[in-house]
Amino acid sequence: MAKTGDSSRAVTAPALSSLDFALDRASPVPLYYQLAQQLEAAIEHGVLAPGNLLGNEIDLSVRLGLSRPTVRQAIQSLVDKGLLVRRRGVGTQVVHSQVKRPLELSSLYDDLEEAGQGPATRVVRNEGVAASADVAAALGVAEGSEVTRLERLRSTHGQPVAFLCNYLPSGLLDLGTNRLESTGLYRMMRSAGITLHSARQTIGARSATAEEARLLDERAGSALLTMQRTAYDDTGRPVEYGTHIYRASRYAFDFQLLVRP
Amino acid sequence: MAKTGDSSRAVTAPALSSLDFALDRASPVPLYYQLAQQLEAAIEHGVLAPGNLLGNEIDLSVRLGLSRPTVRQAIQSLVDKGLLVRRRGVGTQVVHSQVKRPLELSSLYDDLEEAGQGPATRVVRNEGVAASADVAAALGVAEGSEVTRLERLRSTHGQPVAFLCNYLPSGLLDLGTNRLESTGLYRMMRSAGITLHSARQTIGARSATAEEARLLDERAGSALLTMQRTAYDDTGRPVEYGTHIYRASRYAFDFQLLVRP
DNA sequence: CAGTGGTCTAGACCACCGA
DNA sequence: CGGTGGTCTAGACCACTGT
Repeated sequence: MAKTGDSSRAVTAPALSSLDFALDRASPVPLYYQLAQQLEAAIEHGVLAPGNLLGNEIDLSVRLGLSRPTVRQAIQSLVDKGLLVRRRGVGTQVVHSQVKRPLELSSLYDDLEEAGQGPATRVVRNEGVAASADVAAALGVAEGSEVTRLERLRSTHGQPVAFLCNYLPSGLLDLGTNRLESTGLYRMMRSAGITLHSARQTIGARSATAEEARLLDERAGSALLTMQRTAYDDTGRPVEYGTHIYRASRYAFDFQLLVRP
Repeated sequence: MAKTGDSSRAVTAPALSSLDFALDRASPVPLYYQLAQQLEAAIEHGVLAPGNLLGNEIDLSVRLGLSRPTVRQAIQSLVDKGLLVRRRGVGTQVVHSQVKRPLELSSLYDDLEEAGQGPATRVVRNEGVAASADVAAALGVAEGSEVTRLERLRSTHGQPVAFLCNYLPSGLLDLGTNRLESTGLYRMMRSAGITLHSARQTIGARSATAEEARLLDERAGSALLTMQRTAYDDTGRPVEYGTHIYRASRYAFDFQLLVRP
């Protein structure tokens, strides 16, 4: 049955009172997080439909046997994710969303997480080099000091898609070529205890040079997507600088932006 | 051995004790927000240098005459912005960052906020049309229903930079062509009470057609950056769908990603 | 007006880190 | 071990929304 037909005034009260949330106080998982996950699941599965009101926080906290701040913390995390909207004097309701699925970032994941997953990646170069001026500036090291250069060619379905050139601080990671081809840079960093936190990206386009065209099996002069990125860990230290080129005919960046002013 | 965070040996205690934060309880601005702004300013001006510890939350709250949760809320907002890092058992320190300046998004702002600011924008078309299938899907309206189509040509220094084609739900905004050329779409939405919340973007590239080349004063076949975006307000309602093309020789997307897993 | 979220307080116990 | 942030509680008052 489905639906609140009127998109304007969907002030519907949910069947939330009948929803049973299973909170385990013995679990090491924080209560607010358990609640947030179960709320998110309810939204995901349509138990809470777009526009549904959540019911006030006081009642909710009483019903769940939690304090109001704890309930608020759970709700706030979903508001931050863009799944819920709060309005003073009105209530908290599920967002009117077409796109609740791809709420997570990002082309950072596209590239780092998927690296070596589905697509095949061939390591072309993996060596120590002296940092050039731009690399040194991006990684915050002295010009001429040693950094690791990594060049990879990524393909899907037997067709080249991108050429990735990355620079990493020397000694940051143990970059086994075999693992790189099967595991991906991102996972290797994560398992080395490096938590990625932010990245600065520039995305542009240009025509392929003859050499680039040869590498990527394109015609010279065809359009390429270019991306430069510096990635930082959770302490703000640069951990990776990369210059990537993509065949525009086979690749595009697709991501979600959250605006929080 | 990959050793992490040796460069963060700066366990220095800051001159924070001497920092005087001016909190105005009579102000309508929340206390946690006042504190966050002043902390951010201190980081910005280098009073708190990267790596500096902030001092524990309890002391801070006592010194400021605030409760700990309030102080935590202020700190958390800066952690979310990527300016601070918390570590259990260690403390809160200023991030080791090269890039604390451009922490905000995004190409959404690039385009919507700056529209009509520095660069000149000429409105080529501003009319109601019947929604095609892709537009209808993006805006969540019925195919064939009326939407507003807006075509603009943006230039800087007398040179065209981008051609922007946008679709908006009919009646959402009063789109005066004059205001559009001087004020920008984003500001017009904001002053109409629409709060942008998120956007889904696809960025790609391709070669310019003859027509596009003529519009943008490029040669046919030169590389173009393309962007499609659907923007949503804070209730999750689609408020704008756009197809933009940019001269790759004069424009690139530049933005910061925050990873929050 | 009554009801909502927004903010704030003053405590508490726990988990983790470094010495 | 002591100190830190992480979590949680049980209240309180205010600002805003709708009727």
